[in-house]
Amino acid sequence: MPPLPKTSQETILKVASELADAEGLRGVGVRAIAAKLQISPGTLYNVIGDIDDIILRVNERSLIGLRDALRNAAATERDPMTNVLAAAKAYVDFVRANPRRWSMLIEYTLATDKELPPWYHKTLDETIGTVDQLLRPLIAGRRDRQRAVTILWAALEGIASLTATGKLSLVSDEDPHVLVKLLISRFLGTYQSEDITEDRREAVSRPRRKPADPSARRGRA
Amino acid sequence: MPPLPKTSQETILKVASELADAEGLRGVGVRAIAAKLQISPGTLYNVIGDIDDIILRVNERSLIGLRDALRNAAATERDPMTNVLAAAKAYVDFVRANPRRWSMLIEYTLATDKELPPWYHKTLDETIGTVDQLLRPLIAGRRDRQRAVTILWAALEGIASLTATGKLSLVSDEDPHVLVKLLISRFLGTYQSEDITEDRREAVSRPRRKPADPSARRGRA
DNA sequence: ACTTGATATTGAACACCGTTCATTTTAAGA
DNA sequence: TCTTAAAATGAACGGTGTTCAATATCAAGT
Repeated sequence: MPPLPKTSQETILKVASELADAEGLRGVGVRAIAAKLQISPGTLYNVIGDIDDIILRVNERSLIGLRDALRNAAATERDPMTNVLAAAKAYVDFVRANPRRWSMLIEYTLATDKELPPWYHKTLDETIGTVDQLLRPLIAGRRDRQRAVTILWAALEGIASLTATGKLSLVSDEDPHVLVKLLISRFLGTYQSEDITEDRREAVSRPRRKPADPSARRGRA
Repeated sequence: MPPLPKTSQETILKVASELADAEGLRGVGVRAIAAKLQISPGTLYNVIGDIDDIILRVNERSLIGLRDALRNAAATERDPMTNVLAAAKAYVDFVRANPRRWSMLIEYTLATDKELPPWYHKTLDETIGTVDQLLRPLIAGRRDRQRAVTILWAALEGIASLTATGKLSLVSDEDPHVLVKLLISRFLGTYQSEDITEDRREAVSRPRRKPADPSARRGRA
């Protein structure tokens, strides 16, 4: 196949990704992309859209990359905990491999009036859904599991953020792999064991309840 | 006392904070600050410095605010776990009370070539040092505790980030208080119990060691 | 009170940014 | 070759952070 035309979404997003890898969010600008491609700034607006669209699409690709990394890591049918730990390792590896692109995903927030497009939501749900599936054998209760997913997702983002931006060295220079493993083994290790917290008790005492906000589980129907 | 002069670090940072609260990182610009104060943009450069300095100083104040909130929450001498939970609640409350200003702290990263000034490091260390003190009664080993501090700090930042930016609703609409409590009780609840990790074994085998970094325990001496 | 000198403040100017859109170029069909 | 629709352009606009010669302000010395 011939090399992609200079003016295509594919090419533009590729260049934008390279810029993000090299210089972070600050380096991704319409003029920089256009210059690197030797096209006019205006063309970007014909082909994709404004800078928000471009960055969001790059971020979506990062999300897809992470999603696939998580799936691959946990593909084999070992025991649940091993799977989760493998996925966590893959998460850390992925962030390590793409520090600036990942921190762009974390740093970038839309203007207060705009909001994230549906296709971004969809990919985000798929990625988080992967985590949910990993936890399913470990935590049966839907609500409990959703809480665990949220906490782990947030904690991994936090560790990744500190790592990627270099701020972790301010806190400690621990290996992220060690931290994540510690987090998971401690946080997840106590499920299905002795003590039951208030929240869990609540979940157990009410076996059936109506589903929560239906819009919140798009990916699974 | 007379109202602060229009041109003083205090006034400028106050206005910058207001802008941050109202419009987030995007709203904090030299021209916006100067206009609101009815002074010239150039004056900001005489009084404080460039926009990086201004934002970093606002962020430092956010850090100080959090530090004090944590200290106040854990001031009384209850049992360690209660203290930690109280501090965690204070953390969530603080972020809830200043969502945009806190997300500015998370979102803002310096250009790749620049790095954070010493005075910022100092305040950050003090704030994280507060967490370290809270964990001291629970985790004796210096290294184990440092890891726990890092993990909790990162996890709280992650949860706060999701909450403040509104991205949490994409994951789940749980109350951050519940999530944080769950995280802490699970992660911290298993210390000084049955299983001892490799790292902990290492710490136990060396019963006496010299006191940690003295600069880290300023508040309590 | 007047002058002097230092200090504080200004705002025009510069280089850059994202964005628009009338104009030009390109390419395909008849 | 002529026509026409689509694609690409780049000058122009309003915005940004930043600089710096010019100006204004003010305190001290005489």
